[in-house]
Amino acid sequence: MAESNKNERMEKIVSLCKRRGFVFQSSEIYGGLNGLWDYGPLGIELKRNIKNAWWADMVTSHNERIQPEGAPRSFQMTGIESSIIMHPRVWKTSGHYDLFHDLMVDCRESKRRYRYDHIKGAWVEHGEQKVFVSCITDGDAKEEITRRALQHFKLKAKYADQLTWHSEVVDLTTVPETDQVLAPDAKELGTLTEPREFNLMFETHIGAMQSDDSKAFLRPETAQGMFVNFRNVVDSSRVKVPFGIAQQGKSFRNEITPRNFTFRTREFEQMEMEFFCHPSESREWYQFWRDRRFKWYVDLGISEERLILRDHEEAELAHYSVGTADVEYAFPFCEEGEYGELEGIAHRGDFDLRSHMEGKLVREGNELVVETDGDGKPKYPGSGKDLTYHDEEAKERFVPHVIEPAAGADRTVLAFICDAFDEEEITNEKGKTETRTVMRFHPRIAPVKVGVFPLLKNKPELVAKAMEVRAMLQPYMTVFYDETGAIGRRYRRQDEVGTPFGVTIDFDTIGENGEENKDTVTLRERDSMEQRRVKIDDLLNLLLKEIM
RNA sequence: GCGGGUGUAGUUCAAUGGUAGAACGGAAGCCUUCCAAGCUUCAUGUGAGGGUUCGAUUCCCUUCACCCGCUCCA
Repeated sequence: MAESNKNERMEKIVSLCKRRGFVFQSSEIYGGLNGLWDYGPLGIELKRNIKNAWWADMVTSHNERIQPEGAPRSFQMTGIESSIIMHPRVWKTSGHYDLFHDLMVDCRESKRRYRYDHIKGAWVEHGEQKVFVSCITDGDAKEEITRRALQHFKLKAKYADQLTWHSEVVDLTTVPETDQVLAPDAKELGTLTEPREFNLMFETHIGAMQSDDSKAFLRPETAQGMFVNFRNVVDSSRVKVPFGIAQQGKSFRNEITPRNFTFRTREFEQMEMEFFCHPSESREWYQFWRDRRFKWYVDLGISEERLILRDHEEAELAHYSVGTADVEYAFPFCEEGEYGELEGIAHRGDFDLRSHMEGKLVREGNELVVETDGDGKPKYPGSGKDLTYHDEEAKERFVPHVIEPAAGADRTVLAFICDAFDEEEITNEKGKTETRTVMRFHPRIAPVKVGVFPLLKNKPELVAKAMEVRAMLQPYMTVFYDETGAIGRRYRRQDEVGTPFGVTIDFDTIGENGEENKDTVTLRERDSMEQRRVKIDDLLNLLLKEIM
């Protein structure tokens, strides 16, 4: 039951998005394209409002002289926009090239797919047969292999000592032929395919002639644009550490399984910020951004009971990270108690700047060291440029540490859409219950701020006055003018797209019922459906206060 | 990428081997003094390609997309 309700709600949301012009399938008239979506007229307004709210919060409305609550000190904020195609070495040095090129093997029997380097196993012999028994457990591999080997040789558990082990637990990558391999979920031997390459980065070529030398990648994240421009920003904009560089823009990942509407897509927009600070203050800054980013969603009206701030377990942390927290939302397509990630706030240490100086880094014990090839040279050398920061007051030179809040813009849009969607049971005058669909967007992100309606369209005085009001408001906000259908119908239309306010011009407005209410209008509020009379002269200020 | 399911109007759904319907929505008009009112008129569809057939939206094949489960998810 919960299952069908869960899907039903998501289906209604998807249907509304299509019907009212929030989200369309990409290239729909040609049958659509997997994992790609377009924003419609209302969708783009919503998305732009959300992006603008983020940009304002991060960059334009930041005051570098004021120390925000919870911040170790005051700080500066800047923005950039870097290119989508960057030097291919950026991705080798950053680790994405290796990370996003996975070798995968399929099991013909279990129909499962595994990362080639995730499968472990051991050569085990019994009778005349020697088999590579594999598994993908996180726990005790030896125990799991013993269990599966016993099963394979049809032995009872007490005869474990009859197994002859010919190797320690090793990676499947050490096994040249797979015909004597017992796949992790198979009963037969030799069911694994040859390893095949999966490339999560979109490839393209620079220049009209294609060759291996011309190969380039569409960025899988915007973050590297900030790291490689760190020096430029420091040199050009008089910023001092601590400061942040923000960027919004498209990224591309060739996901194996795009799923869940616009939640996981192959082309997506990110809102990322790299905050550079002194290593000694980095933990405090991490806490600050972690809490501040969570609050941003709440301030924009997302329901707090569906939003969580989840700290990663140590084992879950990326190899360079000292701490990471996710802002996650309980989407309708999530199982009970599960959430979808909107944003990750990561303490990245000096990993990124050091990588771009020295070369691709790997963890060795507790140290990050430059990964080397067979000859002891860096596998992927860095730029060799000095990306340290010199603090003139403290007379100190250091590699800044980085705090990175990285949000998915499209996921955030989807979360706000899902959160705003509401079906309200109301009883009309005839005592009949009907359903009112309302998108309860926060006024600041609502695609349309106000609807302007003449009560009747066949009364020229009403229409003329309504056009006046519209013209007055339009320079300051998105206004939707509508004169067709009964007034109630027009209200409901706007409810469904989340317009927070409706303004109706009636006979009082044009002075037909005396001077007292002349030049006043009805202001109708979306959520409560309450109406009050306000002076046209007060309207703009009143609305601006609500939508800013 | 595997398995299962689904593709009919903008949306939600009917129907059919022989001219594809409804409701809601949309447009136009009349009417209408504040919460999807009424009346009249109109527009719009079988995901794509191929096959079988006199004739295919229906049967078959391929493909594409969406949903569910696996897998994947820096």
